Amino acid sequence: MSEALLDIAEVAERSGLAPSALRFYEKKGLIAPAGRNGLRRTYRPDVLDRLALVSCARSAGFTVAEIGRFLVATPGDTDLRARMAVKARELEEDIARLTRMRDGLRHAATCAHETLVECPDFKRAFAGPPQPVPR
Amino acid sequence: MSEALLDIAEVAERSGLAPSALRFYEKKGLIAPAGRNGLRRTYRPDVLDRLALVSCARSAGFTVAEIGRFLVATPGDTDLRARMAVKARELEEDIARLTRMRDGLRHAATCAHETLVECPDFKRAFAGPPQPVPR
DNA sequence: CTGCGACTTGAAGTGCGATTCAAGTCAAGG
DNA sequence: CCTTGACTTGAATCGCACTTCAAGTCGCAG
Repeated sequence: MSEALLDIAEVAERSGLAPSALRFYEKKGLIAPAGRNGLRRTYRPDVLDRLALVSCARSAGFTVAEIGRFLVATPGDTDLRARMAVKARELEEDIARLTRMRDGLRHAATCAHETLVECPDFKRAFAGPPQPVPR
Repeated sequence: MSEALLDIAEVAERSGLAPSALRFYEKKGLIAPAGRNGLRRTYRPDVLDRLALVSCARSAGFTVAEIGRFLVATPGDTDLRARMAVKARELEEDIARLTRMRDGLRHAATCAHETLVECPDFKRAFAGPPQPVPR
């Protein structure tokens, strides 16, 4: 009846992450096993929620270190909340850029210029404000 | 009067990229100098457009190798056009994810749960489809 | 001609996010 | 008890996008 715990292989499979990645995240403080079964890490099922969050944040461009900081955030941490607001604004810009990029690509898939660089429509999609290329 | 050409330092400054990055891009086939002044590369001004395009694409998550392929695309390259369409679709997903992330962050900046992971609103923002985390 | 300083080169180094590897440990089954 | 096979570990390696470095080369002012 105490089979509430998942072992690492199960978590890996369900989360879509490699076991090595789980150990990597653990080292970085993003997750922690509930205990061990012999040498094997065992996790509470809610680690899956956490991992979904991590994956999403990763794919949104956050570093593992940043995510670690977010995960320990408390309501009193105004400093971190400010950083989050900043991040939200950055995401806003990213979204705008990606949207332009998507439109440009869509057009490129059908336009008839010799090379993309010669296509004025395509160029327009990218001649935005001089971005310093963060990432 | 033939001062239409910019030298590498000028291009670096105007594009916001390091000279080393320009040389790197050259090695990867993304840009080419118009000529040399002694050892110094000189560029036609339109290299700046190209670099803006490169920077934008980079920040949209394309690898330098991909960008190189896009830049030499011709209308007949249906294969590449298909890849572009695929990319456009991927961007669509990225945009959706980033949008959720942004909303989650905005909420997080003001909600009052002990840790973010405990905030149901925040969780909801990320409990999307099990993303395999490309990037 | 000489020296300065800004460029040139290829090779090595950096940071991030993992993955891969060799060697070790464990529980369970024969 | 001994094998099997899935896990464990830390260390090494990888890929990407650059940056940094040592050593060399150039144009030009003096």
